[in-house]
Amino acid sequence: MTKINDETLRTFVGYHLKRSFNVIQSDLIETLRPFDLRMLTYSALVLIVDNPGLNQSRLSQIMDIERPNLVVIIDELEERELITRERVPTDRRSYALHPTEAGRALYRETLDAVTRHEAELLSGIAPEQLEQMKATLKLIESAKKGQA
Amino acid sequence: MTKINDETLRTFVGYHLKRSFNVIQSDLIETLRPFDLRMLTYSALVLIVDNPGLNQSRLSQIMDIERPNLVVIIDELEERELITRERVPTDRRSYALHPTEAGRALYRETLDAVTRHEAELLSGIAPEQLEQMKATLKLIESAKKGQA
DNA sequence: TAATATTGTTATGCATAATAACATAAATCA
DNA sequence: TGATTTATGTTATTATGCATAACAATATTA
Repeated sequence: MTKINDETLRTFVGYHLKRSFNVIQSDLIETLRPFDLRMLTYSALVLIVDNPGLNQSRLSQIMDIERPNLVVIIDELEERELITRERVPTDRRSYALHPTEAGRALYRETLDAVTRHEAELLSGIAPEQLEQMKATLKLIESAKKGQA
Repeated sequence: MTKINDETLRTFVGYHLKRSFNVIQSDLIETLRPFDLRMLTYSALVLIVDNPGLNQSRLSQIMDIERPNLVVIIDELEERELITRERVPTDRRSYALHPTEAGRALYRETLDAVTRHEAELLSGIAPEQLEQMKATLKLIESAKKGQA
């Protein structure tokens, strides 16, 4: 079984990012499965609990997805009565998103589970090394084109 | 315009990975567009040029995708005459994948373009910092469950 | 007031990814 | 050897993620 050479792709930061993200993503999907949440529904729930009252437009911005794609996510969370859409009197186009008590409870449960799973997955790596990496990743984030 | 709080998600390495990968991915998609390549067709082409003769099973393993999903990718590269599928006499189930001269030429062109684009995107970050990050990302990769 | 912009929505398409089922061929084993 | 199991490539199907166009209702602006 000859070993495959991926040294060319290894010169790219993006290749490393993709492969390592795959590992974390697989773990996260498994962690969220018992709660019947996907990555995006989970992210949305967390952001709504932490920012009660925000609207869909703002949420789609921070989540880096297009508004149309957020609609179905919000639909699902609302259907499951984890959040509510409330008309804003001062701007009747938009909805203020609020978590329900069930939403806050699920938030607490899942936050605990996700935190523990990621910590376990990365337990072999020094915390300072991870913090250093997060800082570098933030730099990459802010290298985004079309934003000063 | 109140700033949205994503501090909870910021505690997760996965969140940082996802967001920074999005930035690099957008850039890569734009870079590859003129060559009519997608990320997966590009990765496959590079790996075939660098590992001539490998079969689809091995390639799907290194690319971390399922064999069925590789089929259409190989179909496309073959259709465009960038690679060939050649029957292996010693194992008539599998195909040996080889680049054509056109495939090698496109490889050179795109490698140059992709390298320059990523370098430009990340030009504000110290090279040593990026190398350090790659090392950490490799550790995360090897933390994958179900592999000793 | 008229023109423009924003919010949420529907519809649609493309890309990525996972699974089941299958034909062909190879390897194993009894 | 022959029977069973395994590996390779394939088709079909499905779910998910992500982008764009078009639109109604409402706000903003000129």
